[in-house]
Amino acid sequence: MELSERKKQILKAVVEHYIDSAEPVGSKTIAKELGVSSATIRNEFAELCELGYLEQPHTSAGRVPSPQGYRLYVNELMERRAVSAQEAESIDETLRGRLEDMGGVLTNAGQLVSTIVNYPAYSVTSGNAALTVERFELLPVDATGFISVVMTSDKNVKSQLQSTALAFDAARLSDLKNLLNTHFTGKGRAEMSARLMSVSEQLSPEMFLVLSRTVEYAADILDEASRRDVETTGASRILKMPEYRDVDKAHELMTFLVDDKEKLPVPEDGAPLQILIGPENVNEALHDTSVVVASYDIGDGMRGLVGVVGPTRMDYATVTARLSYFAESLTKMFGKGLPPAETKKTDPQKPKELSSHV
Amino acid sequence: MELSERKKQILKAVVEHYIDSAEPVGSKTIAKELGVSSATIRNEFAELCELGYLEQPHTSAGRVPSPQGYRLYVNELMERRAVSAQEAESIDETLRGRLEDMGGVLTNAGQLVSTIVNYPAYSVTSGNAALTVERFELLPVDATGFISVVMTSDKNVKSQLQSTALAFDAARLSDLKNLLNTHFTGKGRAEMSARLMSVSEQLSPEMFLVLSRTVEYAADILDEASRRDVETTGASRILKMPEYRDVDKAHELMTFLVDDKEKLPVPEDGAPLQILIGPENVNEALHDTSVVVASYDIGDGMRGLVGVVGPTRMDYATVTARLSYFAESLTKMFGKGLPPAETKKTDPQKPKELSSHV
DNA sequence: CTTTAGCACTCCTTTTCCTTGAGTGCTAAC
DNA sequence: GTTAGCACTCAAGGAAAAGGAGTGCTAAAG
Repeated sequence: MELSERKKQILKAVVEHYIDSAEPVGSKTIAKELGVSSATIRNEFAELCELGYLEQPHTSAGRVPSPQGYRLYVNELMERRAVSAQEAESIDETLRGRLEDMGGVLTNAGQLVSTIVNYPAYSVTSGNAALTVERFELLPVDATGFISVVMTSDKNVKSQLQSTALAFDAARLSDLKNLLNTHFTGKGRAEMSARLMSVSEQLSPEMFLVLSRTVEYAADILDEASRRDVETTGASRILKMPEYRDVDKAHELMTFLVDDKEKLPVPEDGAPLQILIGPENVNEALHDTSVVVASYDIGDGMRGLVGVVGPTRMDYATVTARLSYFAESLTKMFGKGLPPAETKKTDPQKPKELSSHV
Repeated sequence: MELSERKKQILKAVVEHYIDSAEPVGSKTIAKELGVSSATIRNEFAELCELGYLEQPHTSAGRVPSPQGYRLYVNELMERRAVSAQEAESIDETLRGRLEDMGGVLTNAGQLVSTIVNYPAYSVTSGNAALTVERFELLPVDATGFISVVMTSDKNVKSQLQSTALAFDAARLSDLKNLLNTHFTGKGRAEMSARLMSVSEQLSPEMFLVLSRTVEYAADILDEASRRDVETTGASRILKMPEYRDVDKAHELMTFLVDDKEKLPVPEDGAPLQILIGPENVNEALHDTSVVVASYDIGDGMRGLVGVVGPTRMDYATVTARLSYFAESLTKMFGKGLPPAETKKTDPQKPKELSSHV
């Protein structure tokens, strides 16, 4: 059943008042706003309560939105404002500022978002499980040591110094390199291990040891890259929010954000923005918090995620606007040429368009 | 003036009771412990107050140690117990567990300590400002791209993919490599920049651009390594402590630990363990917290720091014991051979002995 | 001179009770 | 359907009282 236009207006007003006062909203307040009497509003309140959109902390208190109320608000009632010029400027500012400081914005995406929206935030770098080694390279250092360089299929290059018990002349090194490049490129972690077994017979034990060290190193790089990594920041911001004046509640959420961050929602579908309100969160511990999470495009078909965590009484309008803007900015950044003084991404992807909202 | 033996005993008892109850200690409690009457204790209390070792929240409340009281306790009274067998085992456990998971224990030292002592902790990786590039290596990839490999004087190797506007044949690459190795090795960041200017005339602008890219990359690596990096963890633990039941106080300390972590004490002298009690901290914001900080030896003459932050009513005995043990374990680990499957440190230093305490 | 028992006093904490006021639900009139 | 009116509810706040842990001081005992 569709709500009457007036009920919707009332619900919207209640939600918005509650969002910025954190106190139950009375009929008088709304009456003034809609230009009808408080008695009328009370009647409407009663019905909205029955329908499950509002709740009453106790008789003779004002009304508070229920999760269902928030949901309707977010879906239909909320004004989808874009970020204001100043907001955009300040976000761009943050983004630019950090871009120079620290190589990867990615690792700090959560931190940036947290300062932008003033709620705790998290970021997820969705690992690339399909990564393989594209090429091995070995550089002599001294009689027994060499540098192994590993270039992965996403054009990242890592290297380590490796010292061995064997004497390594140029010929041997070149043999080893050929072995590596013929057997261990273009393979996933599991297949590499398998191959390692199968070549073991053709080699002297010493040689095999060296080989396996290098392969293990490469495998570790792939592992590292495929690991989904969740980082949370700004958890302490909740202490300024009335719902967390209670230290125990605050502590509960904070330890969750630190210790169980892997349990934060990571939507699989490609929706650019997702909002989870209170009990909509699968995880019990998040039953009275809301999460807004956006995805952005890193290029190479990979995506990153940034999310915001807060009480159900979250300022959805501001958060969605700013978070969307942030995610779109990131996508654009990765679409065009990225970092100055760095050359990681080779072929700029065509920037995918992110539509603004849910 | 030296305190009488009995006064010391009393002070010790008061400190210890207060540490684990967080409530002012009355004369009766102590009387029972020392086998004298409460009146006697009260007389002693009064004197200890005058001398500045104890304080009274208000008339007719028990006594609480003053910072000066804690200081005496820490210096003379506290039992310097070593960690118990179980404690040692559990610390070793944590250390071993993490060692496999994540390459560097260093970056996680703070986190480990925090779980070990159950207070917020921080770790400082004291940057190596004297680091230089030992060797450059360039590997061809395709017509215009190559991999630049940088080996630093501490035998770490990093590399990146570099694409250029120029066509790079083997000869050119080798020229560039020689240029790099003759002019830019063994130099600090500043000198590298200077050199860059001086060689600019001998080169075509295109070539110079490529060269400078590589040098910049190397310089960034040195910068990164020289940066002092402070990380804090476990801040939320304070929420369980009675002194931080007040959300505002908690918030204040927590934001300090996150935003102003660089202001945490970083003792310069080589003391293996340092304790800073309340106002002994230079920073105002730490005036009613205590900090215990230990240093450990990374090898190559470099040292790392781990610290613990808590209320002045900190369990100094346990914290110092565990922290010392932890730091010594780290030192030992770096002294002997380090990580499995990794070969970063080449020449094992002779392990320096860390004496246990202040 | 030190220790201790005794006692009046202080002041924080807890509890109780009351008041206040915002907000409600219901009814009856418009 | 809307509104004014009214009795009712209930959390929040404050004053007053009770309770109690702990003190300081005095005077007597060791």
